[in-house]
This record gives sequence, structure tokens and C-alpha cells, in this order.
Amino acid sequence: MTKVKAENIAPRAETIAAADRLHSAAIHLLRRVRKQDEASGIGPAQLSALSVLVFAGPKTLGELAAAEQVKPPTMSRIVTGLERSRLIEITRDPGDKRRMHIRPTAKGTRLLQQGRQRRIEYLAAHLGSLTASELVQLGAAADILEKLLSNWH
Amino acid sequence: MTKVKAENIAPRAETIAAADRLHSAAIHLLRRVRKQDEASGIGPAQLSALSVLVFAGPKTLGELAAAEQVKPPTMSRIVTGLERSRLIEITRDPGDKRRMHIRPTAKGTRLLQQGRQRRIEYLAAHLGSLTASELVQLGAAADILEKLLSNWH
DNA sequence: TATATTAGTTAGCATAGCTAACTATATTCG
DNA sequence: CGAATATAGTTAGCTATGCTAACTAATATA
Repeated sequence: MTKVKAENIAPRAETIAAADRLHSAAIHLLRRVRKQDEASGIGPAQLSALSVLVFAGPKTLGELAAAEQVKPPTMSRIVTGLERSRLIEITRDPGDKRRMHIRPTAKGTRLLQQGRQRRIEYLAAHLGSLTASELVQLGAAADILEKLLSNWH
Repeated sequence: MTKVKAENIAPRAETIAAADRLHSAAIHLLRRVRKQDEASGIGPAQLSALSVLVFAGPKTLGELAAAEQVKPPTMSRIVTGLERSRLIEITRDPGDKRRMHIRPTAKGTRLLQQGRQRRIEYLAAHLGSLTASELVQLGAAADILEKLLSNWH
């Protein structure tokens, strides 16, 4: 027997079904698209961290770890790899010497933009086989999801 | 100047935009949901392989590697891990002793179903804040994507 | 000033991806 | 039939990415 608390609304069957299909579709979609990233020459974690730096601006190591939802030691190693490849630049915070400021180099920005373009164009090429109506539906769904994700609690 | 080959249809701007938003939404959605899987006690590759076995039935190692889009040595290690945890059972093909048949155990099926339930319910709980119409749109998008992915070339 | 907190690193472990090279079994062809 | 070839999977060894525990250095606080 499952106890149902009054303050929790149990998801309805359709909600569960939609969640299930959405989850599965997202997994399979990303698995395909991620293959395109191999051409970038760096690993997925480095690429993702670089993406944050390019699109959200300079960050400290701790901020970057939080943004990527990994622990500081993990981000420390990712940053080391990015710096070795000259994709990021690190400066020390003058006011607090424990902190580092991490920003993408021109090379890093270029690599990221090119990789992003590859990904998006690959996906777009496949979306090309859909009808105009289906494409509109996918775009709408993406918007709904981004809105939902932006105030995830 | 970009050279446009006659045999390639350049994706339209709306297609590119939809691809971009879809890509971003899928990444962010999965990053959230993936956290729920940590409770399963096994890694993501093992969980995913187990999922294929539970939902698509017994497979050989090679079939499983192809389904998961990894190379045989990688799947070999994943399978070793799953077997050590008694989540799968391996038998030799009587007609071709090189081949192995891999199937989930009752324990494996149970673990997968529970993990799946956690993930889906977590996602469903968040989808609960959407309107009925938005939910229908997400479900429709998931179906369009799965159809697209099933005959990806 | 002494203590506690914070930022990041180092060491060490596990999982997961790859390629190259191997074993064992099946298949094909002379 | 038997030798060469092909196929299924494993082993070894590399890299990347995740973790925790324990450390250093710098800052903040009592």
C-alpha cells in the first residue's frame, strides 16, 4: 500500500506516460548528436564546461563546478585539461588569491562555436525530413521545456 | 561565400533554430533527471545496457554493443560488471560457442524497474506544473522524436 | 591573535570510452 | 579434408570523468 500525503499531488497516468516518452526521446536524441562532438578533439565534460564559459562569461572554478553539477576536484581536472590545450585562460583574483577567474581564449571560443555549429547542423539536417507542422511542434516543446527548466525547484 | 551543393538541401533558418532549442532543452533536461539514477547503485552505462535487455529482450554481446553504440571491448566490461552484481545471466549459444546470450535476472529487472520509476516520477512531478495542453504538446513531441530516431540514417 | 571557514589541489579509487593485439570458434575455398 | 579467412569476444593499456578523503593556502571571525 502506498500512502498518499495530502500535500502531494500524485501525478496522473498521462503525466507519467509523457514523462517516460520524453525521457526516452531525450536520451536517444542526445546519444546521436553527441557523436558529432568527437570531431572537436576534446571530451564531453571539457566541451560542456567551455560552453558555459563562452555563453555565460568568466567563472571561478567553484562556480563552474556548480554550473556543471560536479564536485570541485572533478572541475579542477577538467580545467587543467582545457588550459593545457590553451582553450581557457586563468587569472588569480587580486582581492582573494584563493579564487581563480577562468575565461575562454579566442581559440576556445572558436572551437566551441564550430562544434556547436556541427551539432546543430547535423540535427537540423535530420529534422529536415519532418513536416512543417511536426517541426513547429518540436519547437514549441523545446520552449515549454526550457521554461520548465528555468524554474526547476 | 558558402558553396551549396545541388544534392544537399540546406536546412532552413527555422529548422536550425528548432534544432538549437531542442538540443539545449534535451541537454538540460537530462542533466537534471540523471541525478536520480545515482540511487540505483550502478553506473549509467550499466543501467542503460540493462534497460535494453529488459525492454528489448536477450541479446548477444555484439548486439548489445551495437544497440548502445559502443565498441565490443567496452560492452565486454559493462557486461562483466552487470554479471558480478548478478543483474544479468549469461549462457553460451549451443550452435555457435563464440556467441553469448545475455538476459536480465529477476534482480536486474527489479532494479531497473525501480530506477525507471524513480526517474519517471521525478520528471512527472515537475511536469505536473504544466497545463494539460502543454503536457499534450510534450507528449506529441516525444512521439515525433522517437519516430524520427527510429529511422535515423 | 587563534580558530574556523573557504577555494582549490592532490591522491587514490571506480566507471567508461577507445585501439591494438590476442584466443577460440566457424566458415570458406582450394 | 584441411588451410586460410572471418567472426565473437577478451585482454592490456591508454585517456577522460566521476567520486571521497585529506591536504595547502588564504580569508574571515571570535
